Amino acid sequence: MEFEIAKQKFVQTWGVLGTNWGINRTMAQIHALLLICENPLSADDVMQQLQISRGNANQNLRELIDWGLVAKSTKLGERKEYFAAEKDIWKVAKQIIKERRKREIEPIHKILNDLKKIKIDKSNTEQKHFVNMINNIDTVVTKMDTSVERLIKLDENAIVHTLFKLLK
Amino acid sequence: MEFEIAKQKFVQTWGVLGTNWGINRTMAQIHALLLICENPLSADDVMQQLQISRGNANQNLRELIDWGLVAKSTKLGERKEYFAAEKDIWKVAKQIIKERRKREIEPIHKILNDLKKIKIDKSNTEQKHFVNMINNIDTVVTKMDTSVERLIKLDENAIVHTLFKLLK
DNA sequence: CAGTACTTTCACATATTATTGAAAGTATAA
DNA sequence: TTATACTTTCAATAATATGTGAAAGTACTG
Repeated sequence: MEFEIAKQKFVQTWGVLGTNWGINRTMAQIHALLLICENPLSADDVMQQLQISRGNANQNLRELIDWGLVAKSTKLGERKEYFAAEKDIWKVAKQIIKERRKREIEPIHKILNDLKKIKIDKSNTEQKHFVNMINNIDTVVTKMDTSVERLIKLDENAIVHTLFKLLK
Repeated sequence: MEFEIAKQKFVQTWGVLGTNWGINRTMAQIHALLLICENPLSADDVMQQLQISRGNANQNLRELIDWGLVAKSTKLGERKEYFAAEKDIWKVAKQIIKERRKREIEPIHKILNDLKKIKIDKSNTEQKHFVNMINNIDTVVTKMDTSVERLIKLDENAIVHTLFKLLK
């Protein structure tokens, strides 16, 4: 496979992956592009390489910064801003999980807790089942959340981190 | 909070959650509805409760069956089909993870492995970086995947399972 | 076999989300 | 202060995803 084709395929694939997981295709593609570029790119570089408009590039670059996946930089003597992705994939994965947790898991917890407060009629089976279900869901969500938290803290364990570095 | 409102809110919330994670809103809503209904519902019940068309109900119910989250049943003497969701939330979570893994992680692995095969020009920094990146991503994806696999196998560990049951 | 009671399909309609591009905004330099 | 070199915004538009409903399909029943 030729290099340019491989690059294209990677960007494409990352875009589809994003789409499947509720992340805007362009945002995922820009992320992919910045991952495989060693040096920071300007907005124009991104526009040109992905054939997208200035507005689109700008919005999605800022979104990526918001997610903590991309950082701005400047070149001495130039006004233009350059963008580079965090290249440590383990950090990237942790960051994505952290953000999704913040954006989605936490609100779910809040809502489930509100729903738990409903005053039920204990003689009503349907209502008893509902409360039971909400409690079960909350328990499982909490448990999964804890497990994921443990997972993303893994590399803070020095030994595992070292092992992981060796595997790279 | 009144029961019917709580029910509505739960179905709504589940729908939004689904949307955020790339799952069709109606599919998530039907799933929510079936979770909180102790007894199986017919397609007509679902249509009526969620105010959706027959085609939509049918398609999403089948999609849920495909995901292994819902099962068909029949009532003696009736032709109609009834639908019930798996109620053990731990099983539900495992099933969702299993399906997404099958549908998305596995294809990603395959593509990353194809991309690894690219013949690079070792004097080209950009190309070396690309291959490096692909390898890193594959390593992290594999590691996360293994961790998640371990996570969903947790309840197959008798002790943890028992503890979990006690917590319910 | 025809009638009934359903389920499934799919071309088309609608809703949702993403993208564009031109105008407005901002900061530096001369 | 004006020109320049950018970045940001957002209303209009395009693309995509989802939902509808009528017609076709299936399968039981008498």
